Amino acid sequence: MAYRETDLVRQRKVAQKSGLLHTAEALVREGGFAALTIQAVAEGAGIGVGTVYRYFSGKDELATEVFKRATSREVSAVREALNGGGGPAACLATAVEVFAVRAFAAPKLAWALIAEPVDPAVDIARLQYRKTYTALFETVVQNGIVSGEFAPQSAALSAAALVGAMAESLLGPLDSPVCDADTIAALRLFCLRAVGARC
Amino acid sequence: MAYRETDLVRQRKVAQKSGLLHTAEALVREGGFAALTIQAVAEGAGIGVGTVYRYFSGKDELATEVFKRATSREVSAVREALNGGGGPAACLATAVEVFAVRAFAAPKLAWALIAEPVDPAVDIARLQYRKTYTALFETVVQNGIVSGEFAPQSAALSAAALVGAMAESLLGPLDSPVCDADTIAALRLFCLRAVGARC
DNA sequence: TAAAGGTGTGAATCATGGCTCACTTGTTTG
DNA sequence: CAAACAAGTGAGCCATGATTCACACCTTTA
Repeated sequence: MAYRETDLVRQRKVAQKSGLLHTAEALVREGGFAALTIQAVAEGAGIGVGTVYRYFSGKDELATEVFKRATSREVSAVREALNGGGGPAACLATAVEVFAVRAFAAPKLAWALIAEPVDPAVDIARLQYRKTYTALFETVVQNGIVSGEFAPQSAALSAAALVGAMAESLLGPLDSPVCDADTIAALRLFCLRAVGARC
Repeated sequence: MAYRETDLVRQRKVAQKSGLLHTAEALVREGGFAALTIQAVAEGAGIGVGTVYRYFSGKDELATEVFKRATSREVSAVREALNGGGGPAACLATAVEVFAVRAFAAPKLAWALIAEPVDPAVDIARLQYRKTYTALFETVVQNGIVSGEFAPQSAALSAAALVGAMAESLLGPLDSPVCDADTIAALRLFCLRAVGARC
């Protein structure tokens, strides 16, 4: 017997994988998932193409992981806003604000996560992430209905519609990299009216 | 001199091109734009691959034309609803209904037009078509604001948000090919509340 | 019918980008 | 150090599907 993986090696591997994900996300942040090629990741990380395959089974896995990482950060931020203090209306307003501000802060990434044409594997992850968002909003809408702050409605459908409204209405404004306060305010009002929040 | 295109030939060419578009749309209706290959179109029309290129400069042109044709039918239907009798609220309600019912009638096509990952060329057309939809809704929202039937708001943003809400909230339900009346009713109410229509 | 000017054809070519694999280069331990 | 075992490498392979093109076959007119 002569070789066994040590902690040092293990750490190095973790760091390498993490670095690859970082490089990959930078590419997506810059040019969307279209810019995410194994070649580019390898070059960006200063390693050979084959090495990438030591850490990811294939492009799908890499792309999906990048998507999930970036997405879960966004979801967490929105979740935090929705669970923050105040009633359903206040929470919803804050969540919309957080979603929009973060999107404006990284417009290309937001576009990549929301609307860019991507591989089916990533699209499946996107479906999942939309479901997650919808579930978050569904809870708030439900709370609002119960408390009487919101109108009676199908919480599930309204939640999906809110997610769609937020995404679609930002796609245009995201083209100009300026964080547009008016747009955000208008979107907040739209969402609040949509759930029948007491003015 | 010995040859000049006659009407007969011209007619034949028009018919051939129209037939190719028909075949192509059938493929999209069946399996989305992913199923739209030059090979498949040629086979479906019973002609050679090369012949397709006598009628379209390339795949992009063919795909874009299929998209535009299908889309303009949908837009027309919605436009008609929006220009129908009644006040802004009634028009908006009808338009939402028309959009949703038509989507449920051809779910795969609706998905292809709304959300399927497609070639950039088609995506550009999609952007245009979303703008067109948004413009249609913007007019109604504006009318409603002026007439006092709707709340004061940014008509442009609300219109985009409405389009997003309609698209996103249907994507899930479209999976099951049943025209779901409850879903449509809930969506109608959501949209009316969103623009602040008088209950 | 001959000449002119199409249209139809599909095997072959190209372009793209993921992926492999025979090999080199570490790393660990006795 | 030598043996044992991974990790690193990147030129070339491969799959997919669009596109071409040299040639055969129609249509029209003088």
